[in-house]
Amino acid sequence: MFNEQNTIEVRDRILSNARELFVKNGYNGTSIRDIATASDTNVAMINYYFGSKYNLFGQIFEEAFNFLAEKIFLTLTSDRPFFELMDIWIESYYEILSEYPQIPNFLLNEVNMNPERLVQMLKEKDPYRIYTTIKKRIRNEVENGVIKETSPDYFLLSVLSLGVFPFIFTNIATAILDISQEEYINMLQEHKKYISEFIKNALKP
Amino acid sequence: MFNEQNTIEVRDRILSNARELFVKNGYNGTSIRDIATASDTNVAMINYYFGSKYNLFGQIFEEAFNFLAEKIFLTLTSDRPFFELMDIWIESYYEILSEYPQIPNFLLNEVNMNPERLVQMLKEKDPYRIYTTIKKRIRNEVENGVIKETSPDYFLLSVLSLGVFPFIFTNIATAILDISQEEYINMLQEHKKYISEFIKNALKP
DNA sequence: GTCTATAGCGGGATAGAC
DNA sequence: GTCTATCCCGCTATAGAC
Repeated sequence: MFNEQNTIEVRDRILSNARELFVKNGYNGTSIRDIATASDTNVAMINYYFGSKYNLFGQIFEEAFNFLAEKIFLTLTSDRPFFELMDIWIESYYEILSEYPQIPNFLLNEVNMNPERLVQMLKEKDPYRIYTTIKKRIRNEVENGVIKETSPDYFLLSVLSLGVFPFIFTNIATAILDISQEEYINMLQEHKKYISEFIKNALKP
Repeated sequence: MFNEQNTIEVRDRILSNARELFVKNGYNGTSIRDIATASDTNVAMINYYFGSKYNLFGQIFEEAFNFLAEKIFLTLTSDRPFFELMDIWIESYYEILSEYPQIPNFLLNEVNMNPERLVQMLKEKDPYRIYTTIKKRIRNEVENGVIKETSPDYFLLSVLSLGVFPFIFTNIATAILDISQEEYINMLQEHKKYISEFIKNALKP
């Protein structure tokens, strides 16, 4: 009772420091000792609150995934005009990923390690409904002459590529161009407009 | 003298098994014990020939990087017609990455772990010369009216995105679509043609 | 609810016999 | 050159004192 406030505080402190470390160094690159030290507590507490390192990670992973997925899923099923929808889609990536540029690498890394976890989480979110919705939408737009004949699957993969890859590429790009991460993210603000145009031109009937 | 043949054989056996394991499981996911077992030898031999796990990994990383970079660099500086050059560029990714779909993830993972290594390797290859060449080429094509006004940097990043991301996405895509890796790679053969068209349409004056 | 102390495992590296 | 045996380290997890 008296301790409750403090208890929650410790748990949250672990959670937020673990998030930071996992995102920065990945699962294998982060030890629970690191997390304990950063949270100003000890290994036993982490296992007390979360059962295991794997479990703690699971919570943070899910959080990151939902954060990215939610907005995208919402956008893709809205009934705005098609090209506007494309813009908002791209815009969404930049809004989210500009603030958390580590997310794609984080997700990709850990999905490669443990694909089953993602499948499980996707199943819960029923992404097939959304997938079907946007595919139908594309087919409609083709029929109405808004965009040229195109394969929905390949089109979706292309937009995903253009929207996400620049962020995955951050570390390499900043190393090659010898610029700071901030400068690169700023550059991407312009790139965003570029790919919106790029996609529109590619699809104009 | 008598052993030389055999010596080289052991060394090569370690190298090729290590490559396979590193590519499949990453640096942290691979122990020198795993490598020793797979190579039908022992840990002491690995340290005898390569000094350390880190050193062994370094050799393999450099090999993978050169393999991918060589062909791309060659393509980008050839004097073929522009759209043909784009096709060959995309084609190159698919040729190489269809056979070794793990390379992008492998590179990205390890670049995130140790950016300095990549910078060092890039410096040795003088990519700025190639970067300058292709940028000049794009500007020329714009002037000659072959393609519409476009930013070379953003254009290069877009083509890179379209060419590489589908391979990075392999594990997630196969998990979501519930198909085998082979089926997905086959799908990408069609996607390749799609993005060639996509790029051409986006750049048509 | 908190923390110390330690068990138990798997990692990389190496000394030294052959 | 080869291999066994072993060192030493850092990790996760947990038992048990407070």
